[in-house]
Amino acid sequence: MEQTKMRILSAAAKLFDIYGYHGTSVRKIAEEADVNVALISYHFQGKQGVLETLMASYFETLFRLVGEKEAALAGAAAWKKLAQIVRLYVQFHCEHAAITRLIQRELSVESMLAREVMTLYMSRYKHGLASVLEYGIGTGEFQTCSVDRVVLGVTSHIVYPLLHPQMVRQVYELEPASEEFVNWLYTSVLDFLRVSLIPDSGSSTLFHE
Amino acid sequence: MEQTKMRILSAAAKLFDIYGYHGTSVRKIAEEADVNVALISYHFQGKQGVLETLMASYFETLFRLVGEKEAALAGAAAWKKLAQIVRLYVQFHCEHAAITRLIQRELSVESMLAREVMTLYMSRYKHGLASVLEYGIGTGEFQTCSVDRVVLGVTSHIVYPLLHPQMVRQVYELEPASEEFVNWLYTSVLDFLRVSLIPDSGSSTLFHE
DNA sequence: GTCTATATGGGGATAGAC
DNA sequence: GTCTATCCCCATATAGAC
Repeated sequence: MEQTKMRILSAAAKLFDIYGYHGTSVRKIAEEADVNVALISYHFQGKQGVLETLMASYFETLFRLVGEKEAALAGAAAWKKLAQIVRLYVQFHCEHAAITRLIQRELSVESMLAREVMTLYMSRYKHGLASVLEYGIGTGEFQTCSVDRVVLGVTSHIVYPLLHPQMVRQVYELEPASEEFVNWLYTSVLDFLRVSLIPDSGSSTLFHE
Repeated sequence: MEQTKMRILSAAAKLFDIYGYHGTSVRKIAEEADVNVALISYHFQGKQGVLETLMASYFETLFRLVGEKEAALAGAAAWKKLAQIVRLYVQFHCEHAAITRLIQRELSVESMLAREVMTLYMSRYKHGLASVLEYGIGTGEFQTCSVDRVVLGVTSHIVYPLLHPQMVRQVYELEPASEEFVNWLYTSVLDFLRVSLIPDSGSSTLFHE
């Protein structure tokens, strides 16, 4: 049943986040999902299939949202486009913080499962931000810079705090899932981009080669 | 023998980095270290003991270095102090990139082993940067800001790229362990700090409340 | 300190009944 | 689609000889 698959995916997402992929057993997933163990293999061809399904649907959803946003923003000024795309990225990461953590963690393991697939996703992931930056550089709205490095900088800003939710609770006195945190993160990243991209908005030579 | 313990620690650091803590078995560690399996339990009371020893010696070394640097810099201007401490942090993280990755990854797992101990280490870790910032704010050299947030920003900048060495190789065309990368990272973080801390060095309101 | 041998448990996956 | 029962492998840890 379709509901069974969803229950398994939700349970797995939760447990993978808390205990890590290798630290979670299929038996625990089945228990959390209140489903028979054998159904995991039946529906997903094993534990790794569950992980891959989670990651795939995460990225497919993000790419769909980015595509829609880009279509809606055709012809807008580069800065406006950038702000909207960044808002989307921040919101998406915060809303799906558990899977973001999972992916970032597994991605940092050199022997990661399904690395080839993941590399493909990551390049499309980066392209979502990079294309707007390139557009702005093309129109002269942004100063010339290393797009790759700016993308890395933005990603660091957004992702790192999500990797350490306890730290966010302590440092910011905010829940990583709260709207205030999303807003703060968004503003903070935009400030970073303004300094990096807009001439005379600051003296920083950050991310310029 | 002391040499045996070192061989085990080196092998474990390497394998934990590549395969993750749960993804590494004591058998593999023993094999990599060219040592009998039973010796791991004998010397470290099990696999977790190896992890804890690695983390403890990582932090103890960092704290010793920070202490020495601070003593050598007593009475210097805040910006100079800050620059030197940041240089130390960047260098240390890059030189011990494998254990940095390991710690950051395990720390992002909510059910982390030995969380209490690690929380203590992290607070001293942050204090190393925070105390210099507070000193500079006290002398008026830096503008008022949320020290915690600046520390988080700096940490994101330094740590995130190290979590994804493949990305660094691709984006920067640099080895994460190379001196060029250390220099670039150092400059980049200092730029970020200048914009955040020095009045009129930029228009950014980054990390101000 | 080091080794061999083994105890004990848990892991993922599947065959086959319903 | 779902469940039971089971297979087989690998994990960590330790007892006891050297």
